[in-house]
Amino acid sequence: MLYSKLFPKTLKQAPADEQSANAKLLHQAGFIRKHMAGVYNFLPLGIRTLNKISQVIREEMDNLGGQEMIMSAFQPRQLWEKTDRWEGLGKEVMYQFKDHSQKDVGLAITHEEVITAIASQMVHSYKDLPLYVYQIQTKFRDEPRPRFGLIRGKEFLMKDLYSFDISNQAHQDFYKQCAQAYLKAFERVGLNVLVVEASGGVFSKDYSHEFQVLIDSGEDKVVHCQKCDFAQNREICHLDNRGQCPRCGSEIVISNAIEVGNIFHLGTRFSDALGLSVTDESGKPVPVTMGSYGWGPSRVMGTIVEVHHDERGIIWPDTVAPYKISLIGLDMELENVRRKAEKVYKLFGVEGIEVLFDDRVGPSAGEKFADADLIGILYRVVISKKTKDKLEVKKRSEKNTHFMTLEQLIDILTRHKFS
RNA sequence: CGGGGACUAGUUCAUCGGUAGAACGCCCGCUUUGGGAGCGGGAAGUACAGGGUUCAAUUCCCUGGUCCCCGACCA
Repeated sequence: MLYSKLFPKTLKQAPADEQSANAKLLHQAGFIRKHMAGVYNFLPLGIRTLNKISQVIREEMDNLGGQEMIMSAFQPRQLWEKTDRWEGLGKEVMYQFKDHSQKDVGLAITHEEVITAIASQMVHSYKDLPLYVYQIQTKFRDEPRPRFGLIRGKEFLMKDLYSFDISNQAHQDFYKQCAQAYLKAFERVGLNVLVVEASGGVFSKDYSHEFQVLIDSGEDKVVHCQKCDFAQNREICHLDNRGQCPRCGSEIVISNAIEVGNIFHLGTRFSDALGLSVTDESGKPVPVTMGSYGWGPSRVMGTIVEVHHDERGIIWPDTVAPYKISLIGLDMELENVRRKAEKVYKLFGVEGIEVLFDDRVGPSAGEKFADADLIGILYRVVISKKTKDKLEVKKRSEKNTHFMTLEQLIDILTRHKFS
C-alpha cells in the first residue's frame, strides 16, 4: 500500500471528543472514526487489524473442531419468547422495534435461540453430537452508557461459539478445551489474560469464566491472588482487599481489568425450551447440554491499544499490525533513491510481505517517522541516500536501528525472529 | 436513568452583546531535507437547531439535539 494513496491520513492532534487511549490513538492514526456514541466506522487500516484479530480466533476455533457459519442480526419476537428472554433481558439491552407490518423485531445481542432452533431441526441422534458451531458477527446492545472507545460499544464484533454435547461430562471436557484455545488466542494477539470466575448468570449455578486483561483503565474489578491462580470478579467475590486467598492463604489484591472473553455453561435451558434432544444408543431421548463462548475482536482491538502504546502512538503486536513493514523512503526526490525504494517495495510484494510504503516526496523525515510511530507497525524500514545498499531497520518498540540487506530482513521476517 | 461539562474553519482552540480570529491541515510558489522545517501568497464559517430578551445575539435566557466525564447499569 502506498501511503500517499491511503485513506485517510493521520492527524497531528487527538480528537477532542475522545478520552480513552484506544479511541484517541485509533482515531488519530486513521483506523476508526466515531459514527455515534459507542459506534465506530472502521477505515482501511482499522479493518485490516480487525480482520487479523478475527483470523486468530477463527483459527483457534477451527482447531477445536468448530464450524464457522453466520446468523442474522434480526430476531423475531416469537423465538425469544420461547426462552422467556424477550421481556426481561430483551427489554433491557436489545434494540426492539416494529417493522412496517407491525411485526416485533429485535437486533441480536447473542444467538442461543437462533442456533438452538436450527440445531433442533437437524440434530436427532447421539451420532450428531458433539456439535460446535461459531460465527464472527456484529452484535447490538442498547448500552445505557457506551464509553472507552471500542471497549464498550452499542455495535461490536463478536465471535460466539455454541457447543452441543451428549452429556455434562462431555460438555465439561469441551469447556476446558475452549478455555485453553482462548488462552492461546489471547497470547497470539499480545494480551496477557487472567481467567476469572464470574456469575453463571441465569443459566447455571456453576461459575462462568471471564478472560480479563489487568489494566488500570479497565472498568471491571477483579479480586485475585498474587501467588496462585485464584481470581474472581468482584461482583461475586466476598473477600475484601485485605483478605487471604481461599486456596493458598496468600495475599489477595483487587485490580482493574477489561473483560475480553467469557464462557458459559448453559446446561439444558435452551435445548429444553426449543425442543432439542437426541436419542441415545438405546433409543431413549436425552437432553443436549450446551455452552456458549464469547470473544470480542473489536473489544480486543481496543484493549490491545490500551495495553500497547506509548506517548508516540500505538505499538501493535506483529500478529495484528495492519502491515508487517512500515517502509519509509527519505530523499524521495532523488531518482536513484526513489528507484531503490520502489524496487524494495516490489520485492516485499513478491515475498508476500505486507508493506505500507511512505512514498511521499514533500514531508520531512521527522513527519514520516512520527506517522510511522503513530500507526505502530512493528518493523520500520528506512531507505535514504544514507542507507546505500543496506536497509535501516528498527522495531517500533525499540530504540536501536540495524543495517542489513533485504535478504537478511526477509529471512528474519519469515522466521519471526529479530536479533 | 441521575449529576457535571462542552458544541465557533477539515482539525485543535481563541474571541464574547456591535455580524469572526489563530495554529495545524489543504492549494500555489520559493527555500529546505534523519524526529511533526522556513518564507510568501491563497481557499476555507448559516458560530448545533429552534425560540426569547435587545436598537443589535456566536456571546445572555429557555427548549431540544449531539458528544464527553462521574454515578447507576453491564445475560
